[in-house]
Amino acid sequence: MVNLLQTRRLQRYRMALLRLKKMGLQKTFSHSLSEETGISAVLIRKDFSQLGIRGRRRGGYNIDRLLEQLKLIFGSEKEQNVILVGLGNIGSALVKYEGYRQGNMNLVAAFDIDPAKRTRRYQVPVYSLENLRDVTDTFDVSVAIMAVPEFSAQETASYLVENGIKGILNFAPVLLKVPDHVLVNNINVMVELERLMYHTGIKQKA
Amino acid sequence: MVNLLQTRRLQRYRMALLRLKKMGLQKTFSHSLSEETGISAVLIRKDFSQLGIRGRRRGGYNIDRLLEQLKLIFGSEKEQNVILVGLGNIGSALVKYEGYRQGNMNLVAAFDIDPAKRTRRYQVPVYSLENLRDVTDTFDVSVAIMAVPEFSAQETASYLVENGIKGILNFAPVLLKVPDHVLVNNINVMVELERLMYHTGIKQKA
DNA sequence: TAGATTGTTAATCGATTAACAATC
DNA sequence: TAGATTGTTAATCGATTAACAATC
Repeated sequence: MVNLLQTRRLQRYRMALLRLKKMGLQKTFSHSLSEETGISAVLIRKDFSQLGIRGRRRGGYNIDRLLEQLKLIFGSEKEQNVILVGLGNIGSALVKYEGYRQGNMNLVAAFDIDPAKRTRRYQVPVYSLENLRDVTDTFDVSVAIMAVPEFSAQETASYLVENGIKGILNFAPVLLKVPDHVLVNNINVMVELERLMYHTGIKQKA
Repeated sequence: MVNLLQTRRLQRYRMALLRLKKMGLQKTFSHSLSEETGISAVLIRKDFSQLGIRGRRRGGYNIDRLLEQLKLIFGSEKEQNVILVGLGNIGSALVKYEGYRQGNMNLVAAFDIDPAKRTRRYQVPVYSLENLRDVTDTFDVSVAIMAVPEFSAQETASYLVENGIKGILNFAPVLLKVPDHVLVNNINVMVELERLMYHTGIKQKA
């Protein structure tokens, strides 16, 4: 019912709504949200309509109601557990990151092949990958953040999938091969920078 | 001529091609690349055709030639300079990151408002934001990585734009308001995780 | 030659927008 | 009431795919 493009938009709406709420507003209009998000007002109304969120013909949309509906859709009543694999530069930063709770998520464990990493004190326990199944079973984990080096990315991903992981947030600069039922979201700083450079360059020429 | 969707695909092709090359291959076929990238073979042929990259009717595409063409398109003959703003968890990880050179980029400086950060030794010089203009002028920087806290993100972004930045890779969980000529790419771990959870959940139900 | 593969044109599909009716 | 705004249906637009011709 809600596809990938739409999901992204809904997340954008929510960000904007949270901001408006923080500013003390209680209601908003499709054109205001359009201003905030860069998404057209018609599309916003259509999205809301399709999700069964109704506004008032003259009075716009109630921000709290919108946020509640979005919360329902993203189903975050129950805290979701996540694991992190790989404690290099990025992995370490992500362990220290404090925002999981706020997103109703919980980073329950980290994994690294280097035993030295496992003796150091982090915010969460650090295990060997041998213990993966225990952790995923105990905490009902289906999503993993993967911040391992390029050369071991595919192998690690396959191992994660074998052990029940269905979603991977992949920081390694590798196109992972995974079965159809597994979803991979790639985060690649170089690729993002390159695209920024390309498109800002285009505009200079135009 | 090359839009945002297509740019992403081209970057994907390149990743796949680099991998095939590393495996010792010299040529490839649209259906092989399709397998690697998840993009349909027809679309791959159409993309290549549109970019003026020709294959051989029977013999497929030459990997090196493809990579050269892609290199031309992304215009990385000349090293591109980048700056980083904000040396928190993520910022510090990005300073330590070693991949810029490989992508023909150069991280020339970092910025932080905290003077303590500026005395510590990093891989690049760390300045106060007051020195931004000097740096962007000296190194001809038009793209910045922004890893500052949420509360100062908009202010920082505006300041960057005032000082000539045209592309921002934004790690703060904020929808930035920037002029039309500026491009923002957002990286938000929470949002990515949430989407993974949503879509993997969908599939469980289906 | 037959078969495999590219490259292109037409068809389809899906997403977005335009137009406008409903109504507060 | 008039005006603003939502919500929906039809139109448009763009991206992807299907079909097939070209050719190695």
